[in-house]
Amino acid sequence: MPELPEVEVTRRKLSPVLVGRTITSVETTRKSYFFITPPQQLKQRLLDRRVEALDRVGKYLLARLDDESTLLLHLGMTGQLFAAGALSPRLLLAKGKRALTPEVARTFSPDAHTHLILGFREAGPLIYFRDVRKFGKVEWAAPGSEFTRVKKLGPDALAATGVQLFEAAQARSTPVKSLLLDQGVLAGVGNIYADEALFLAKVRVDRRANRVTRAECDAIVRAAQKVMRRSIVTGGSSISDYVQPDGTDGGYQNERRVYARTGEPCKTCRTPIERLVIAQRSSHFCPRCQK
DNA sequence: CTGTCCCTGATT
DNA sequence: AATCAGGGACAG
Repeated sequence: MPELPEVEVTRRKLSPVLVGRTITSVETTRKSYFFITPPQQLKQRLLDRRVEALDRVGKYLLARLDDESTLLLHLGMTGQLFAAGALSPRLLLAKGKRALTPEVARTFSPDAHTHLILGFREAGPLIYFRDVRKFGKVEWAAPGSEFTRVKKLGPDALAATGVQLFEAAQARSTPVKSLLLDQGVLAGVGNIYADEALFLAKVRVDRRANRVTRAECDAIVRAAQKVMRRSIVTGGSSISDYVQPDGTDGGYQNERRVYARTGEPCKTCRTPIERLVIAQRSSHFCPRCQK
């Protein structure tokens, strides 16, 4: 699912085809809670706006527009952003949940799950936002006004420090895994990278946050940054629906050590990886390597 | 703080 | 036909 690395890969690949172009067409599906800003209003706000920059904060993408307003995009669980031509007569979904092959992506055509399509004045591909489960978000904010959901975020996980995690941990007796998933603590960490970071830091997912030492907090944040930086290089994790904007899979799913490896041998000690449900999320860990 | 809900496709 | 997966807002 899209977490910080996947959103960052998306940002990097989308920026060159989005920034500097002027929006001249906006197509949407019907009003739904996917559109925090209703489609009708969205069209009105976006039309004739030039995109000045594409930023990322946590798992949010923020497109800065030339009238100082901002378009927020969140990929939720199954969100996919594509940059592609609009030539294909039909959408060819590859088998199962594997999303789109590169050939298909280059000639992407919308299906019922494609909720937003942006067209531009300048030459180049269209932008497609597809999201099967509609846990993603599209929201527009007027110049000077901030997004409530963005304001609530803690430091971006790539810039955070062990001290910040340690301080947040003191007040909590919840499992450290829950703490890592809290976007108000470290923005951008999700289920995959929380498990991977805790494995590298050798801390069990169910350890109470206030029982995690200062040194371990340092190790956890360093580990999170290490796995996320590596994931960005490989194009992110294509475990459920995530694909890069050109339709190709990322590569980090092949490097994960614990996530969705229940019962498989630990890469370090061969002990079977175990699974626990914490905060309604599956959590994976090595019972021997992690204390 | 925990539980519920949104949604749809895959799995049981 | 019922259950599961899960990010995040919200209610309790």
